[in-house]
Amino acid sequence: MTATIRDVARHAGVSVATVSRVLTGSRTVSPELVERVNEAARALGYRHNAVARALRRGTTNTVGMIVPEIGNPFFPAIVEAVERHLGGTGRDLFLCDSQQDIAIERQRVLALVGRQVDGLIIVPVSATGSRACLEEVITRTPIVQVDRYVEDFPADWVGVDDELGIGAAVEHVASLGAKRVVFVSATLDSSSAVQRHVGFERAMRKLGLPLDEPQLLGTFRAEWGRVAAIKILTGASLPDAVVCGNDEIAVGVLGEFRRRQVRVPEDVLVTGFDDIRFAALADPPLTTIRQPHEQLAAECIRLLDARMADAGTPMQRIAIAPSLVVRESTGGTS
Amino acid sequence: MTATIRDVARHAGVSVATVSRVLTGSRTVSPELVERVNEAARALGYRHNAVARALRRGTTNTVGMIVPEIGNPFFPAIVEAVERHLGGTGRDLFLCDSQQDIAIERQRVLALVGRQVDGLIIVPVSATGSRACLEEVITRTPIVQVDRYVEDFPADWVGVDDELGIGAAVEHVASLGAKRVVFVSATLDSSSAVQRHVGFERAMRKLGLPLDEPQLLGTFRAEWGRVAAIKILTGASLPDAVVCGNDEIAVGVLGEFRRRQVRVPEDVLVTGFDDIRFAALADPPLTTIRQPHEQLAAECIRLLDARMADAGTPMQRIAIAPSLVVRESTGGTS
DNA sequence: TTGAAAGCGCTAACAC
DNA sequence: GTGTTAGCGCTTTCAA
Repeated sequence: MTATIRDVARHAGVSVATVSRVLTGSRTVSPELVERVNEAARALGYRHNAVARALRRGTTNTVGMIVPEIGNPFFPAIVEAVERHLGGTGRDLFLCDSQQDIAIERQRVLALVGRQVDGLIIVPVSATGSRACLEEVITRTPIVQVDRYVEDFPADWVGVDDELGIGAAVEHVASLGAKRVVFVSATLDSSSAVQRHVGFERAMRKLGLPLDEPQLLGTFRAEWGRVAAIKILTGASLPDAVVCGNDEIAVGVLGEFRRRQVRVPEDVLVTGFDDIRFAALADPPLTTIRQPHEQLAAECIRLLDARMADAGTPMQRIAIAPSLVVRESTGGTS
Repeated sequence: MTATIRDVARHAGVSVATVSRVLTGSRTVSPELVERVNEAARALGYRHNAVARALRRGTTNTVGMIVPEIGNPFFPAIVEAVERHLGGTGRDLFLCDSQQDIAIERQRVLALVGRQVDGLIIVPVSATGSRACLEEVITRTPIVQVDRYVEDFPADWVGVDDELGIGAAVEHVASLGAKRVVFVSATLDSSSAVQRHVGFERAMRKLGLPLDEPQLLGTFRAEWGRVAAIKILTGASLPDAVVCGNDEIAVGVLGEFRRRQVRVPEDVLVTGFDDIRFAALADPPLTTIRQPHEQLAAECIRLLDARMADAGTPMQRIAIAPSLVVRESTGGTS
């Protein structure tokens, strides 16, 4: 069916070794044969079989990446930054969506590692549930965790300091006079959810604010933001501020508030986390915690390359301080 | 290093053939050996090598997908729908971002096909420039084009009727009294850009509206929308409506108009295309043309499966009629 | 039911 | 500089 290296060899009247040498750019072939081989390859429409090559070489010049939810714009932004930082090296990036499901995550991890990717970049779905499948493969493949991490798991990580970030949001609304602050976020499955939750409670305590509002922990999606907003509106009175675990949730909250004629920021302040592109374009523009994509991606690739070069390199955990971006959802520039 | 099938065979005291049979679930092995083999595999932490398997079988139970820009939320939405429709079958989906660059697209196509994906779903970057690399591989791998297509290229396609969609947008603003309508879209590289452009001009002619406004063709990104909005504002007077080639552009236009105190829809009407999730949450909510993700994904998988089952099946081009969604950017429910 | 053995397409020793 | 050949790890005839 498709031409193999043998066909090319036969057609060019040389050995398969010579063809291989020409194709991989080995310098030890006479110009004349290089010409003949290239000619034959072109004539036969030869394309090298990457699977055979991978089996033989044990390496593929490919990086795998797994994100928990491609529909959350934060992840595509990270992916684009990673692509940019991978760009020059000519490596391919194969991306997978684990759909927030550790069973699918496991399947994708095994698929990627089984295909011999040279390295794996992963935003693990769960702080505990993602451990098993990563343990299976970490002896085999360099792994770098981005954004989220698996608890007590010995793999590099780079992300922002979630606790610090949420703390900044809480301090911001408190500085605006908010006393009753509701936290709307995701259930404590992922490290992001855990750290942001911890950060919220610490900051509230530190500021001497009450923690008696109901816990509203669902998913990191706009749909949950809508639901949470409705729950908030059924309470006796509106809180002073709603601090959200990410921008998706905040966008949902904002949408539902608008639908019900609750004014932001006049009636209630709202903050997000991530600074997805639409945060600035929402109605009203969303005050949020900015994650520095480029920096995250740069560190991520640096960690990966370091580990690929030397598997024994000391494990690193890099927490970058995120920054508060003030917009109209908390009253505009402060 | 990592255990192979031979190690398992030795450990279990059977032949590699038996191990292979057990691992692939062949029914012709005695229960006793099945037990021994599974035991050995577990003990050794055996994971099958997907590369070797692929080389031997020539098939991988994996589908490749390439989108031109993962940062445009329309594509993640399609990807999620495709994942859903692939879900039950247990196939893996490897996603790549061609970054609107035909050189990268070519590299990714060859990477995926070289890794023996069983099928390729692609949103081609260019109506003409993407042809070369697809021609190289179409004899080897089933290909389905989604959303965009390569001109005169014999591969299945499913997408919405772009011309019809833009026509609906134009008719809508015209019905609201707009006479001077500006079209802001992307340069005519992709089939989407071409079809939407054609649709715009046809609809304007049909309605007897003037086509003397400047052509504003850039990229399908919000940043271009901002730039185009500025260009529009430097004109002698504001047009009655701005019809955008997609929602990203419209969101950029909306943002820039807001920044410069141009009121939408009072001063000018604005429409988009795609109905990305954020369209409903923009300020003001965006009137747009909805693309039915689920239906597109369902047809896409159907086409792919049909072609994988029979490479000779007649080529199909499926154009789905999109629907107009009226929101406040053109004055709300009409 | 089980095992021996022949490759899948390629690369990299190793010879010449 | 070029060719011969031994595998990479697996599946699948073919025999027994």
